[in-house]
Amino acid sequence: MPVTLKELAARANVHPSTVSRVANNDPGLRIAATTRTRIEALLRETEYRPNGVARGLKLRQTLVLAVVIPDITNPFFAALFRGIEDGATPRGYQVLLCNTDGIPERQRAHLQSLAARRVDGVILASTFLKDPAVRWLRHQRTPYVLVNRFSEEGVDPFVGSDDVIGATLATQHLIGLGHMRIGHLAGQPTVSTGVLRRKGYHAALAEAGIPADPDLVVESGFVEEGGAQAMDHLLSLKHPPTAIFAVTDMTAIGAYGAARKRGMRIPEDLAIVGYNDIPLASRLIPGLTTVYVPIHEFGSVAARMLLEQIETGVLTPRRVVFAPQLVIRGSSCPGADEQLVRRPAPRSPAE
Amino acid sequence: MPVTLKELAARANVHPSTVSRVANNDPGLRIAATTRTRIEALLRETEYRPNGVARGLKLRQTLVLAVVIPDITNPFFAALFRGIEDGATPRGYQVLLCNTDGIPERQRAHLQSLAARRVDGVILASTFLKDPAVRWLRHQRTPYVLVNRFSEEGVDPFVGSDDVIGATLATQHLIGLGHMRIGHLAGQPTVSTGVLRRKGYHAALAEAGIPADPDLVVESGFVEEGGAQAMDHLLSLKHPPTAIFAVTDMTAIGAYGAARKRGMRIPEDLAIVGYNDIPLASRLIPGLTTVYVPIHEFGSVAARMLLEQIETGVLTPRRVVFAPQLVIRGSSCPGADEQLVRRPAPRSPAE
DNA sequence: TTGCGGTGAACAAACGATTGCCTTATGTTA
DNA sequence: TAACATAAGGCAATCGTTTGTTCACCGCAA
Repeated sequence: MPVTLKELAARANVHPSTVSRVANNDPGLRIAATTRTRIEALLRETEYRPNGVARGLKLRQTLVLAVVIPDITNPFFAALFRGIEDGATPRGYQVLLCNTDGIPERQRAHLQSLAARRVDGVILASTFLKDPAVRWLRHQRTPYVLVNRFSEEGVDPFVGSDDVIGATLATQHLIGLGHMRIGHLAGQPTVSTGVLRRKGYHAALAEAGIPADPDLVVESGFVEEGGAQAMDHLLSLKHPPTAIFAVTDMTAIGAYGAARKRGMRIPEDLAIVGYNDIPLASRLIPGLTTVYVPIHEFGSVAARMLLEQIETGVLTPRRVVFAPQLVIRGSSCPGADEQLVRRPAPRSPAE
Repeated sequence: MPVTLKELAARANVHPSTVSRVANNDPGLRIAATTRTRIEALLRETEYRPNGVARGLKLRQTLVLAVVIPDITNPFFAALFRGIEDGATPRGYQVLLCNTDGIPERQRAHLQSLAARRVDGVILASTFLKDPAVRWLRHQRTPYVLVNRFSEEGVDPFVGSDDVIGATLATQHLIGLGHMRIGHLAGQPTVSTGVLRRKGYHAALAEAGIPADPDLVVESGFVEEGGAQAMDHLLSLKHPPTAIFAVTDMTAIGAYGAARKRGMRIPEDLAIVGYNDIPLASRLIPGLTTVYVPIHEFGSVAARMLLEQIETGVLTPRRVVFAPQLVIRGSSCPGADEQLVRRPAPRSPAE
C-alpha cells in the first residue's frame, strides 16, 4: 500500500494539509525551514506520490486521454497512436486505447465507459459523416478531436489531410502514365474520406476529359479484404481497368492479392496507387505508389489540440488540414523501386 | 456536468445512499415499491453513471489495466495489444497503452505514473532478464504479468512460447534443406528470447553434427534496422552463410533488405527464417518462413491471468508456455508460396 | 400504555488530496 | 500595556460513492 498524506502527516507531526502544500510546493506557503526540510526528507524517503484517483476526484482532471479507433493492428492507426502518445506524454497525460472494429455498439460502449471514467479528452478516428457518437461527445461537453475523417461540416476540431487533393494527385499520376481505364476502390459514401477521395478521383478524370465509367468505381471499404473482393470484381469485368486508385493502402494490398491470384503483373498489367503511405507500403513488392500523409503528425497535432482545448476550456473548432504528397513507387511505374534503392540512404552517410 | 447521486437524491427526496443502493441493485435493500420505481425512473431518465473516479477512490479499484511495450507500430505488439484488450474489455476493464521505445528511463516513468494512477494491473512485454522494473512491480505489489520475455527464473506470472523449441524447429528446417552454413541474427543475451532462441539454434546444429561457427552469429537486436546491419555484416564475410535464422520477423525483414541490396535472391541465394509469424510475414515476397506463436492469444491469456490475480488477490506465479509451430513459406523453399496460393482459401467457400 | 418486530430510509464515516480560511503564538509598535 | 502585525500551521469542507449502523414510525400484542 503506497503511503498517504495522512500517514506522512502523523510521522512528521504536522497536519496533512501542510504535507500537501510542501509536496506541491505551494508558493504562498509560509513554513519554518526546519519543518520544511523534515517533511521533504520524509517525502523523498517514502517516495510519496499523490494518489491519482483522489487527486482526480478533487481536481476534476484525470490526466488521461482516450483514443478510439477501429483496430490497432492496422498500421495506420498504430502510427497514429504513436503520434498521439508522443504529443500527450510530455504533458503528463497517459492514453487509453479503445478498439471498436468499426462496430458502432462497441464504440458507444467504450465512449460511455470513458465518460464515466472522466477521461479528460477523447480522440476519435474513423467517424461517420453523421455520427451519433460525435454528437454525443459534443452534447456531453467532453473535449474531443476528430482525426483523418470528419463528421458533418466544419463544426468539430479536426486534423487530417485534404482528401480531394490527395485523390486528385493519385489519379492524375495514373492519367499521366497513359491509363484511360482507371478504376477506383472506393470508401463508403457515409464517410468523409470515402466521399472526398472519390470526388478527387472524378475531378482528375474530368479535368483530363476522360469519361467516368460508373462500372469502374466499386465500394471496397477501407481494409484489405474489401479491397481484394472489389478488385476481384473489377478484374472480372469485360473491360477491366488497367489502373486502380485504392482509397487506402490496406485496400490496395487487397488489390495486390487479387491481381496476383489472377497471375497479373504489377504494374505492367495493373497499376495500383494507394493512400496514406503506411510503413508497409514501401516494403511491398513492388513498392506501393501512394499518397503520403503525415500520420504521426496527425496524432501529435491532434493531441496538442486536445490538450489546448482541455487546458483553456474552450472548444475552438479548429481544423488542421495537411497537404498530401504523391510518393511514386513500383506499383505504378516499372523500375521506380530500383531507382529508390540506388539512391544513397540518408540515414547511413557511410554508404 | 454529469448528474451526481446527491442531485438525484434531492430530486427524488431521498438520501443519496438510497439512490446508490437502488442503482447498484443492493440485494439487502428494503425499500417501498413506489420509492424504488421513482428512483429507477430518474436513473434512466438522467442516464446516471457513477463517477468512476469517486468509485475508484472508494472501492480501491480503477478497472484500468496498463500495457507497457516498446512500440505499438511493431506489428507484434499491435497484435498482442488486441489480444489483451479482447481479454479485458468483456470484464469491464479498459487499457492504457504505454510505449517505451525500449528506453528504461521511459519505462520507469510510465510505471511510476501507472502506480500513482492506481491501475489495477500491468502487462509488461520486453523485459530484461534482470529487470529493475519487474522487481519494482513485485515490490510494489502491483499485479503484473510478463509476456513473451521473462525475467530471471520462473518467479513471475508469464505467458509466452517455448523459444528453444521454436528456434530448434527453425534451424532444423534449414538443415533439412541441406544448408551447412546457417547464420543467426541473434537477440541480446540480456533478454530471455535472445538467449533461448540462440540456444535452440545451437542445439539443432549440434544435433545435426554441424560445427557452430561463431562468426555466423551476430547480435542484431529485435528490430528491422539491426537485422539489416547484422545481415550486411554476415554477407560481407569471406564465407557468408547460405541461410539465416533471424530472432524475430522484423529482424528477418531487415535481412530481406540487406540481401536485396546486394542483388541476392531469396531463397535461392539466401534462405531466411524468422520468428513470431506477424501478419506482415505472409505478405512479404517471398513469404517469410517463420515460427508461429499465438500472439493474440498471448495477449488474451495474459489479460485473463492478470484479472484472476487481481480478483483473487493472490499472485500465483503461473507460467503459460505455448508450443511454437513452423510455418513454411517461400523465403526458405522455392515455390512454397505458390503452393499456398493454389490451396483454396478457407474463408470464401464460393471459390 | 408499554414493548416489540419489522419497514423504509436517513446518517455518517470513510477513500486521499486540495485549499480557503482560521487560530495561536510571538514579536512589534504606539 | 493595549493593539496589531506576522509567522507557522491547523481546521474543515469538498470532490462523488459506498456501506455499516442507526433511527423513526407503524401496527400489533401483552
